[in-house]
Amino acid sequence: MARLAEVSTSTASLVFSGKGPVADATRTRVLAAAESLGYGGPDPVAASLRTGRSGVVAVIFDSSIQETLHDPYQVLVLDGAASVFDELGLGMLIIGRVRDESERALAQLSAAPIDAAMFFSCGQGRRSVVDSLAARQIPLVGLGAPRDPRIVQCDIDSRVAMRLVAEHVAGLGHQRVGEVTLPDLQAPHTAARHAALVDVFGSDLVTAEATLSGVESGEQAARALLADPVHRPTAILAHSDLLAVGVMQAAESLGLRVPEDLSVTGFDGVDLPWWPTPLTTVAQPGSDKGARAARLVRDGLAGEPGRDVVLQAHLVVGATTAPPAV
Amino acid sequence: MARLAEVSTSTASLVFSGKGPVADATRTRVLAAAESLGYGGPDPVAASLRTGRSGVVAVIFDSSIQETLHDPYQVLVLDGAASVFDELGLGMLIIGRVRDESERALAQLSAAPIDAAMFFSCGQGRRSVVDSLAARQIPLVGLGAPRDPRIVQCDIDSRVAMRLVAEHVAGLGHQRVGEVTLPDLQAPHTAARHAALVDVFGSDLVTAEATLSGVESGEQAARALLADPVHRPTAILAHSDLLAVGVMQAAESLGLRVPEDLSVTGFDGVDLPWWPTPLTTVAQPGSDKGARAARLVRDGLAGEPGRDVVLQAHLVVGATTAPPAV
DNA sequence: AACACCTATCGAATCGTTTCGACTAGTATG
DNA sequence: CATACTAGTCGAAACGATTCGATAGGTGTT
Repeated sequence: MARLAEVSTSTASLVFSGKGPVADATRTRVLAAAESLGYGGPDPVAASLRTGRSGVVAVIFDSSIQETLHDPYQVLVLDGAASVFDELGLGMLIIGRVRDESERALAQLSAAPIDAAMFFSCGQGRRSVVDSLAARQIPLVGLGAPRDPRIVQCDIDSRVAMRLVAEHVAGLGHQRVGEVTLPDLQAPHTAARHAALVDVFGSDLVTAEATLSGVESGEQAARALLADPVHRPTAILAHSDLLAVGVMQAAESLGLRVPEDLSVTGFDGVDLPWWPTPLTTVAQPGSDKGARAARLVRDGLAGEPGRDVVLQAHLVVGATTAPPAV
Repeated sequence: MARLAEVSTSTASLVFSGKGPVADATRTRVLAAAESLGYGGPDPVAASLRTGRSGVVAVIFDSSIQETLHDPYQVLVLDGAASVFDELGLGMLIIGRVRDESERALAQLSAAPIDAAMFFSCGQGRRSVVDSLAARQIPLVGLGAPRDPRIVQCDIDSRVAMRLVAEHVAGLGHQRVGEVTLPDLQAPHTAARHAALVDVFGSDLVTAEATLSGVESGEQAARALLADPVHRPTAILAHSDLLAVGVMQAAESLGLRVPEDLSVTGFDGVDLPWWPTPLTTVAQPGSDKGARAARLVRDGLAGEPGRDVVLQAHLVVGATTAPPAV
């Protein structure tokens, strides 16, 4: 108690929190004492214990930082959330690799001083993580996953969104189409996007699952789809813009022109300043999604129930789709 | 005290921490009681108060998440750090926009339950942030900035590294060269890289400062350098790979071929799977840098002094540099 | 002059752990 | 059989704040 120097701890607390009425003379005296004692303000941990709030929100990734944040879309969403958390004075505690090393991640999660948790980039994942968090009685918000009654969600309707681009491609006359999905077919958004394609193309759809979410993985998956020159699809719909770039690279290396020989579409609508061709894609409001999710956290913290939020996505027609060659 | 149900709090603590000797029967009983009471393990905040450790490290950015993590190099470094923190069971609390909204960021920093802080992507920044952190007597680690006696650093020698590529370009015969720097000429690494170029090219160097760290900013800065067809530089050295891509885009839009009409170099040595041409650049060990910095944090936490770490960078010659046209 | 009211300050309880030292039974050792 | 040791359990003292209610003066009203 650095504060015994001058006055009671209660008064010192009042000085630092700026709550109660304090005489100017006293305030000055306390501040001076703190200064001379090298006291740097109230201990946040002790304050948290008393107030029951730590000002920290867990942000949970299924995989590594590298894998997750390689994608500009994820960075955009995270930034949207960060802006709001910033305003609210909440910090973001990054918890990664929840899928892999679940023991460690689980232990870390239970030991983390948090007021709420946001499932940032997750699949259905391990039930135990959700259970452990739910046991703490804190607000839980997800960006579409994992699906759980205890988690409030903020997401687009992936099935409807994917349908937009699927119908655009179908409308151009494509019938044999390929699909490059993100890793984890079980993940709700992947499953929904896949379902939309099945809705539109039925059994003419060929699916390849990317091993990771990067450009290279998209290229690799596309090669598999394009390997057989005879049954080659005339269009490939990727589950993300990054994967779509990979698809276009695969096409190029096989001597296929986009869109003349192969139509390619993405998903997310992110800015790709280094890519020359405007991509046909489905734009979803990334920054807004993060921000809205963060506000759901705020509401949860305020004790308000909070209903799921469904955002709108829209089709962006670029220069990577065209009618199939005859 | 959910634990009054069965035994003393001390014994319950022993059960959950797994430290002291506990009879199997007792353990079972305590666990059962916890289960039935919906008790999800010890409160992390209270535990932190007692032990003096929160298991959280602040990771500080000067600017926004979006601005910082747009660059794959930063993501790589962050991932390197995250892997080590993960192993150590430490969480990362992201604190952004320290430069802009310093009031808010400062308040947030003082109220954050942290055991150490890492200046992740910072310039010299505001003194008050460092002071406030230093007052808490916690280990402070930086990735080259801000320079301060209280901060242990882990970085390459930017001046030496930039000199590698500068000498490569000079060796090819270039004399009129341009430079595209990262934002903030005051930042130590920017200043050092600039100094290296002055060392090599003297007053033949023309400098343009990018407004942000993205591709577009590189393009914009390069346009300024290439505007005058008469005194046009024959080579442009960018302070990051992303900026270099922007420079190449500017060149292309002006009808200049790389490397025939213009040599371009980058800095960082990051993987650009979407870019067709291998870039001449200086590769620095990004992941390792993050990891080593995280280990410095660990050492600091263990009470060991910790000396600055200097990593090595090396020249990577790609296909974007050639002798100047005559 | 009695009363109410507001300002400034303080005491004490509380938040939920961890940890140290003490205590009790058993069990092994001499 | 006395002594020493071990395993298992518990009580109580921190950790460092916030906050409620009490108290003591000072000021204003009637």
